[in-house]
Amino acid sequence: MATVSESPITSVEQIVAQLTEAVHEHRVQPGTKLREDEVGEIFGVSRTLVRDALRRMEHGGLVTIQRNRGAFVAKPTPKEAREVFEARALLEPQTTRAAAERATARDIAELEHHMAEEHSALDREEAGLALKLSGDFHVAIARIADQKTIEQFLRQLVSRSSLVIALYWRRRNALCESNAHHALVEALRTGDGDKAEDLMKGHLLDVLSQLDLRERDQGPVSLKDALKR
Amino acid sequence: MATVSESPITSVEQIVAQLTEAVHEHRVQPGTKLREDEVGEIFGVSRTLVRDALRRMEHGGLVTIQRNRGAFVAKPTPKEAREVFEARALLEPQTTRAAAERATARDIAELEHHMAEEHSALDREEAGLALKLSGDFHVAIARIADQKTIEQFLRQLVSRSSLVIALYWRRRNALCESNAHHALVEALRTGDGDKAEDLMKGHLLDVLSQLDLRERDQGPVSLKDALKR
DNA sequence: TGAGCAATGTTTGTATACAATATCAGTTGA
DNA sequence: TCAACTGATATTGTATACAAACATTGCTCA
Repeated sequence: MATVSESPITSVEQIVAQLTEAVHEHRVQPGTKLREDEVGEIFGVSRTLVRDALRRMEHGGLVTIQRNRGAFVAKPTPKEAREVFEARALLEPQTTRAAAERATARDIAELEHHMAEEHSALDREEAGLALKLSGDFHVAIARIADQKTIEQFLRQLVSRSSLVIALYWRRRNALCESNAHHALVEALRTGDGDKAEDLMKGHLLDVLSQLDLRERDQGPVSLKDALKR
Repeated sequence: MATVSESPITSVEQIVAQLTEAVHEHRVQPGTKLREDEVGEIFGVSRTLVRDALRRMEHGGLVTIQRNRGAFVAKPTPKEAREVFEARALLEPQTTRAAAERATARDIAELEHHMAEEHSALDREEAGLALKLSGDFHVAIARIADQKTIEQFLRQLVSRSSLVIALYWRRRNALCESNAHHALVEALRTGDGDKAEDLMKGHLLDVLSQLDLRERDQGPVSLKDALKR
């Protein structure tokens, strides 16, 4: 669970986990190049494992790989951003309903612990960490609903949402989120499926409405490239 | 688009595509071991590329990889099978509605061509091919809806559905499917979103009802293993 | 001065080599 | 007879080496 780790045995899973976490917490920005050698050196492994890790992340939509050019942290376009939230709108509300109908006291306690950590991160002004925890919250609901397949999809969507937020978020006050999560936990505690479903639907719309998804030049980083053609 | 190919340059994509196709068409059964060397020899490449391909297929749920034991064509449990169809039930109906609202004459023509191929495959008693085409039909709808993210999820779900059908299908007459697809295309042609959504919902329930998902011993292949513990 | 191009260095693509682990056959001992 | 062990073999895990593609620098020439 720790965010930082000096693991003696670094497996592919760990590389994926740590890179993913770094992206979720906005410690690395969309578009950042991930050179195989460099990453390998950081984790103390050969390029073989790094390649494997990057390929997996590509499949999850977190990384873009261009042949012979390498891997980059993905930069979702506004269209892709909309698609991500459209997919979430299809999956999450009903999953939340199912979770409300299944949640045990233990599940609720875990969600509350989660929220506490989120609050604490916000107090410490670690916005990145708070965002990551907020994402984990959504994944946790799918887990409570006991839907492994949807959970995995949601994991990808939450990942990509994090990129979307890094690129298109309007304000910096993520406070509204915490309240929404609080209300959700209440609905889950009382087993009110209808309410939970509605709250999740609204929550997703809220988040989406905080994005500025107008098409813009998110073009080449350097002026030089821009002038080339 | 061709199903068979003797490609001079075999890339990872092609390995994935051909293996996937073979699974979709039930030419290889769930549980089949996929040795890296063996696959590599078939495609004329080294294990490096094969490993990459198998890892990708694992992520798509088509292959299971056990550390130090290798890759196998996945064998979804009844629970996983249900999850796959539950996820489809969330994604496909609304996506079909969107497709109905966007479909061009060209899109419709393509779907019809698709169905014709499916019929033709059935006439030739190539059930595996027909099944694959049937799956492609569902993916095509997501493409028409212009939802890349959902399309990719659906691709995974259709893949896994193919495994589910290989394991749990009750009868051999896949005829009902064709009719359902025909009705769907009609709804898409007339742009009737409501109807298209309903038809898809019903279609998925139909398919699900044709499965025998009772838990059964799909346990260890050998008696020896069963006795070991 | 600046566009085009050649030479050089860097990075990725793929194959291969070696290490670690699992599988299986044959053997031993109760 | 059968369980447990041991060694041989097969298979996967990881690192490394070399090839191919790309990027960059500095040069030439108009």
